[in-house]
This record gives sequence, C-alpha cells and structure tokens, in this order.
Amino acid sequence: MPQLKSKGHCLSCPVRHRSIFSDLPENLLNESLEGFETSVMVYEEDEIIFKQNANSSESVYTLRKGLIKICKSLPDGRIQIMRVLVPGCLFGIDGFVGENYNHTARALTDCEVCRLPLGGLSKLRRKHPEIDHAILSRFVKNLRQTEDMLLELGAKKAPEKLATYILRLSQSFAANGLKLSSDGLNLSSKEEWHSLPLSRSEIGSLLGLTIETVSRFFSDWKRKGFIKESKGNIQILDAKGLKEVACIDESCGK
Amino acid sequence: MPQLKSKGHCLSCPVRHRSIFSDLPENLLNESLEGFETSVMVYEEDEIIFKQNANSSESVYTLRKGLIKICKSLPDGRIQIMRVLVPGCLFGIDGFVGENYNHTARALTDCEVCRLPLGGLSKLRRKHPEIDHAILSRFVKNLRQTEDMLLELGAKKAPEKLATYILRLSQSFAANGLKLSSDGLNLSSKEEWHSLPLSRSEIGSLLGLTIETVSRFFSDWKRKGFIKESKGNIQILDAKGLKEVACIDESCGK
DNA sequence: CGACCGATTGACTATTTTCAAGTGGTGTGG
DNA sequence: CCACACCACTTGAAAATAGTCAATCGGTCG
Repeated sequence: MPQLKSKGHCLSCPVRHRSIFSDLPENLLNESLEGFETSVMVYEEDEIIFKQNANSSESVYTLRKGLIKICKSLPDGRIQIMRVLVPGCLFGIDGFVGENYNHTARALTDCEVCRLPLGGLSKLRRKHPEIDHAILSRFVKNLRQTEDMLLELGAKKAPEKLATYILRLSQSFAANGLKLSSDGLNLSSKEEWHSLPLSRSEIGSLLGLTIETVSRFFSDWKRKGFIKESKGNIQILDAKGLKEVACIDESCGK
Repeated sequence: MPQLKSKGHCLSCPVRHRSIFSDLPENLLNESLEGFETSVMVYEEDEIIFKQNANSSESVYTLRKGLIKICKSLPDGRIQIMRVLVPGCLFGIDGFVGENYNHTARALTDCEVCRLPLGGLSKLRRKHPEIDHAILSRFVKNLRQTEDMLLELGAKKAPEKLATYILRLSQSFAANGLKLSSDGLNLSSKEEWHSLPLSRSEIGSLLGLTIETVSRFFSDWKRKGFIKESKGNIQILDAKGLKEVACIDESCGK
C-alpha cells in the first residue's frame, strides 16, 4: 500500500530543478507556493500508482525518487511499456482534462511521488507563466518521445530496436550525470557502466519482442565484443558497431 | 508549391466548431480576434507542409479541408505514418516550444490549412482560458492516441492491427457524421460504406506491415464475408467477426 | 491499344516466436 | 555448510509469422 510520507516542501525538494517549477526564481517559490499543498507518497517496487481506465484523480504527479514504468495492456494480458519515468517527470496528466487514465503507472523500484492538486496548480499556472510553459513543454517532449517510440516499434527490426535502446539508455545516463543506479553500486564513471533498469522481459515488453529474442541478441553482441554485462550492469564496448546495427544515422543500411 | 488563398476569417471558418476556438462565444470571436491575422494556405496532394528536423516556424496550424498524414522516417528511407489528421486538427505544435519538427506533415489529398501566428495566439490564450484549455486538451488527446498506436504496433499481430484499423476507421466516420469521402461519392449512409483514405501501402506504413500482408488479409476477409470493397470504398459486413480478430474487447483470445 | 499503377497472388525466404530444456546465481531451511 | 528451490536468463530446435521477389490482374488514362 502506498504510504503518505510527508507534506511536500518545494524549497527543499530534491528534484525541484528538474520539475515544472525549475524556472521559478527561488525567492518567488516561497511566497507563491503559499497554500499549495502537495504531499509525498511512497510506493514499493511493483505497486501501482494508477491504473489504465481508472478515473483520474484531482491531482497530477511528479516523480521524486526511483523509476516508474508507464504501460498499456490488451484485454488478453499482453503488455506494452510506453516509457520509463525518471525523477523530475510529470505524469498522470489525464487528470488535466478529466479523462480516465490511458495507461497504468507502476513502480519499477521503490519510489517517492509528489502529488500536486490540480486546483492549486492551475492557480499557480495563471500567476506564473513559466510554470505554464514548463508544462506545455513537457507535453510536447512527451509526445515527441512517444512518436519516436512509434517509429522504433513500427519500422525497425529486432536487432535495430535493441541496439537503439542500449545506445539511448547510455545517452540518457550521460545526460543525467551518469548515475541512476538502482542498487547503489559504485562504478567508475570512466568505464561507463550503466545499470539496466529493466529486466529482459521488460525490455521485450518495451520493444515489442519476446524475452528470448532480447536474450539472443545480447548474447550475440557479447560474443562479438559489442557489450559486456555483469550483475545487471551493462557496458558498451563498441558504440560504433552498435550504431551500425541500430539504424540511427546515415551508416544505416551498412 | 503551397499557395496563399486568403486571410482567415474565424467567424466564417468552416471548421471553427471543431477548432481550438470552438468554445469561444460567437460575440467574443469578433472583437477578440481583432489583430489576430491568420492565413489560409492551399496544398496539393502530396505536398509537404513541413519536414521532420526542419526548424519550426512561428506558427501553428489547423487543418481546414482535406487530409494530412504525419510521418517519421528512418535514415534509410523506411517510413512510419504516425497518424492522419482530419479537418479541425491542430498541428505543428513543435513550434510552441521552438523545437525542430519531430515529423513530416504531408497532404494526403488537396488541402486547406490555416496558419496561426504564435505571437497572436499566445495573447489570445492569455485573454481566453477556453482556448488554453482547448489546446491542452488537444495535446493530451494527441498523446493518448499516439500511446494507443504504440500498443497496436508493439503488442499486436498483423491481422489484429488490420482489423482494429478498419473498425476504428469506421468508428471515426460515424463520429464525424459519416462523411469524409475524398472523392465526393455519395453513398447511402444506411449501408455504411467508408472511403479508405489510405492506399494499401500507406496502411502498411501506418501499421508496420508490408503492402502484401495488408492485401492478403483484406482478400482473406473478403472471401470470408467480413468486408466488401469497391472503388476505394469499404464496407464492414461482419463487425463481430472483425472484433474477434482485432483483440479489442474481452472476446480477445477467441 | 498500350503503358502505367495499384493491388493481388504464389512460391520462397527470413525473422521472430514458441516450446522445452538447461544454466547459474541467490536465498532458505535443515 | 550443503541441499534445494526459485527465478531470471540462456540456448536449441521446431513452428509460425511476416517479408521478399516475381508474375499477374484490372482499371485508368493518354
């Protein structure tokens, strides 16, 4: 069961600089957020934050800590992961338009989630166009990312999808300062090890492949010396080789 | 080459009630839109409105007439159709955040497009929260639709994708008043004929299939009496049969 | 009529899934 | 400390699915 941990305090929030409030000047934060009551919820691994088709709540969420997967499923149980949220992500936006949730949000690791009441937020938006713009910008980025995934799933073959995924993962680690490791392992950043946030079967579910197909290509690339793996951490040895497989730049059709 | 047809006139706009201005009271329309200069552009079939990776313009667009396909492509030329725009759709929203276009917009039929300058629009948004809400709501719907496609492409097999597409198409005709026919054919609405906006190869490109696979299942279903087709118009004879194939409700795994 | 173009069909091939068996690491209880 | 179970992952062989290549059909247009 999700636990209420505390009220939120934007000024001391660990992800404020990544949140939709990042552009608010610090001095405004204090006075502006007067009366804006957020709460921090704690979820354990595998707990559901909200479910596809459920009524959306009068809140929207920001991930503070941990990882969340956003999924949709077919009536017969097949699951497609849409994306993985990292700290700072805004989610549950169906609440904005009062529609039922279009997908399920499930904790991939133990998580902390900040719950922002819609009423208060819309007052803030009116007072501070920066917030409004930040939200808009999230929406557009979110859509772009989902469109990119659509291209991956619709147009690419299994090895291309997988290679792209590993490369993107590594980029996103780089962009986030090389550290999202869920298990607290300390690794030399020079060697660029990355902890895999997803299991084989989840990677399959993200890319529309079976666990066996994922496993086979990974094994293949280990034999070829493209990648190395130990204890759920992965290292790219030959980015150029992977890029040729991935079809991300001109070197595409070999 | 796209042609400037005229200045836009919101009051007499044929798609006003489907546009982001649909919630503005008519009396406000007149005075509010003072100084908001839109222009109507005409594109021929197959012309490009904007290209993936190009700088976004200082405008955003509303489709007035015709159909537009939104696509992304891989460096080696493979193309994925993301969605098909119908009159009233807002598009080119990368302009909102000043990013390069994430996809290509191409006229599927001869089109009329209304170009809304961002500067003027953002003034309007501030003056009329209805517009702002309409835009937000479009964004969310757009994201939901793209997520739905992600599930289609990632989790479904060829016949499921195809059957779902035909059924959705028919629903969307129903929702839009049974008439989007691009070639002006007049058909009895009782028989529920629907003109196919996409060629076989475009359907393939939308669903991540080859033209041959599309063709084979269509032929198969014609033999089985699920559908009928003539002159680019399609009729669903056995929606129940198709639904069983499509995996959209409980009757999924048969 | 003949050229062209989209769609269809068939035969074959490639890719990916399915099913089944096996490996290796981790944690628990005797 | 070992035996055992458990679980994620790996591997192999067979089957299913979808793609490729090539020939053909049928309609449209000059």
